Amino acid sequence: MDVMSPRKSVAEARLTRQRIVDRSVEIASLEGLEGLTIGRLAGELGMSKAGVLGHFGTKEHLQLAVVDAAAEAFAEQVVERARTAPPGLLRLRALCEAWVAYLETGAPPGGCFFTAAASEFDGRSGPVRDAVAGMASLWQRDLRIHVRRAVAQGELADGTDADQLVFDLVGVMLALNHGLQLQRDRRAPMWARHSLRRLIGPA
Amino acid sequence: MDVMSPRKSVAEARLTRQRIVDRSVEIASLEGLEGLTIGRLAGELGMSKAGVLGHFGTKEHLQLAVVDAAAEAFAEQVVERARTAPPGLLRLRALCEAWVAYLETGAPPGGCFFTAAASEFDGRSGPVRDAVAGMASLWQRDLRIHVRRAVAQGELADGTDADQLVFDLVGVMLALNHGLQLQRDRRAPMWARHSLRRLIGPA
DNA sequence: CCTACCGATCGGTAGG
DNA sequence: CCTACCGATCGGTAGG
Repeated sequence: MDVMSPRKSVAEARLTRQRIVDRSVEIASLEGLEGLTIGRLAGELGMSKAGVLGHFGTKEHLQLAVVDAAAEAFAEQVVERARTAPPGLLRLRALCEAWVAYLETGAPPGGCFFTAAASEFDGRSGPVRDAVAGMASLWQRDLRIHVRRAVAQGELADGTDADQLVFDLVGVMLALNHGLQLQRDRRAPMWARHSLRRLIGPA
Repeated sequence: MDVMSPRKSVAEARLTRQRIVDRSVEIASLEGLEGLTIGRLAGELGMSKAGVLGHFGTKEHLQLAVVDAAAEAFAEQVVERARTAPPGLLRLRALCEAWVAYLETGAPPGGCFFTAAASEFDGRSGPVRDAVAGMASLWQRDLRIHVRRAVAQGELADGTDADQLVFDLVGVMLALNHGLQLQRDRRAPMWARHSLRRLIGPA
């Protein structure tokens, strides 16, 4: 009946797949999406290489699955938590505060997966690069929408340049990730929150 | 006489070493310092792997030489160009403008080497990570000195938090690199200059 | 600086 | 899901 996994049900196979992807996000946040290797993954999970690869076909498909999983985790821990705040400035503030909290405590061990992946793949081409760039664009689009709405609702000054403000907000988060991961400076979240207050007011 | 290179003078050997390092910086800015391999390097330079490795001993020593070379290039294209500006606010502005110009046109094909290396190695340990983090610290220290001096000279407001301002300046540069390399958005330098004007006044 | 080579590991496949 | 295997490439060494 079950050609690919004679002793495992479909549900079990799905769980195994999830285990692989979860561990992959952690490894990739520390060593990069290229540093993630099938052999290492198999060793850490007590599986054979073929067993790992069987769920994805190729390494590139595994990488794409990892990007998807990281996006899902990000949506859960950032976007979802800000969901109850009303659209506009309040939602924008909630999103940014959730973002800071995520980088501070909720992100994988090597820091924000997307920050790392963006830097790793920005000089390449192909589906993985496109997926990473697409996620970044979606996220910035979300921010921009709430900036524009905040302006329309009179919560931000009339002349506010939405692209400019999103650029500044992204800079705060990149600097925060940099401060935490490379410099290991615990003051970084404080600076980030201060910058956010200056840009969009109190959280 | 010359055990290591029977047909090359010391000067020629040094030139070969420089060729290797220069090409390595380009490759590393695109593919990362781990993606840089001895075999590929040898192929592109028309040398044998042993010929390449002979100049450095190990890959890690090659990576450290690449970090040094990138720091030198950065010093030439950013720090050196701002040298004539008087210490304090004017020097700070000159440094930041040179930095933007460097990211815009002078950086290696894959963007700022240090931004990429910082992200690649922030989750690891060892001499390469330490070298990268050390360079970032030196550079931020340089910025901080001129911020403090600007405050002392009355060019920046008295209550200015130097660490906070340096954090914001770093954020602008990270966002600029991100905008240029991942999003390939040519408006990024404009946004960066606008942010700088808000932080430290006209360049 | 080269050739020739080492063991280890890479991504991936065949076959069950 | 496994074992067994493929060719290619990895960093590095011996010897000249």
